[in-house]
Amino acid sequence: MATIKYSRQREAIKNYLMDRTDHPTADMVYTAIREVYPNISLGTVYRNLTLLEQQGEIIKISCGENSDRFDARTATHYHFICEDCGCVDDLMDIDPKIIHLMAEKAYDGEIHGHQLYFFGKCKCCKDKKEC
Amino acid sequence: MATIKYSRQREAIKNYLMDRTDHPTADMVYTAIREVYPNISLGTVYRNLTLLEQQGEIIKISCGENSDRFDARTATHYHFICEDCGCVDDLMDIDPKIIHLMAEKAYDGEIHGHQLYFFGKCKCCKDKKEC
DNA sequence: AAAGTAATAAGAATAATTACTAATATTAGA
DNA sequence: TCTAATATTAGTAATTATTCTTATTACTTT
Repeated sequence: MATIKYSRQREAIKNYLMDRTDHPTADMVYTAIREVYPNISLGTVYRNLTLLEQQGEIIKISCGENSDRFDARTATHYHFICEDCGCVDDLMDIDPKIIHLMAEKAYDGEIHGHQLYFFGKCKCCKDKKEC
Repeated sequence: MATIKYSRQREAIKNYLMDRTDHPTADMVYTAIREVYPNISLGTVYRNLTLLEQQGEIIKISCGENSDRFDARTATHYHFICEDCGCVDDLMDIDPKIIHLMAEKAYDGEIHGHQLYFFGKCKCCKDKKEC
């Protein structure tokens, strides 16, 4: 019945994500974990990211373009994707309840959740600084 | 300087999308257009979808899961994706300005646009009907 | 009709992700 | 603690969606 067993690789992936705020891709996770477990495989990274997501320990950010990104901040919040440098910032100060309620009012199915991505130019790129 | 020339294939793709409200994938467009132009290639479909998007004639919906979808309704509006049957509905009754303003208030970069996807169970699936 | 340029078909190439399999690690129970 | 059962892993192959390349075809203008 697929009881989940501990694995040091998964633990390392989770810890790595908790230490970061830059929403790494699967490949960035892979590169980082390889410093500790040099022969971890990319498949293992993907499988564990999926597993952690299913357990609600992390969330997946599918911003459309490019690869998925992962985030250990699991409370519903929004993301800003810079069209210039590709960085992904958190937007914690918008209340998800407002948007959820608007959807319930406008749609007659069951709303379980939502994802909202903003696009534009981040502060660094706007000021022509390095990010 | 690549001035855009008319092409019957592109015209057919555009017309097909204008006739539909189900947000077809590139592959669905390909299958449909092949009825009329049996030897259109998938590459042509992708190229023309990209072209039409750049010209603002259609929009691309990258809902994260699965393939991109395309929509000839170009005014900013939101989408609902059914977790059961995978259908994509339009939500026209939420004012995008509200969300744009919330983001401008909460973020110090330049906001150019946003995409918002709702997930859940569509009315048909909720009522256990065929979609 | 010819020249010049854009559009096409067909298939190869790429990038991200998932699936498969034999070997290894973890855990539950004797 | 030892052992058996089973999940996990590394490594590789396969998929999927999409883009790129090249030779050919179609339009447009003269």
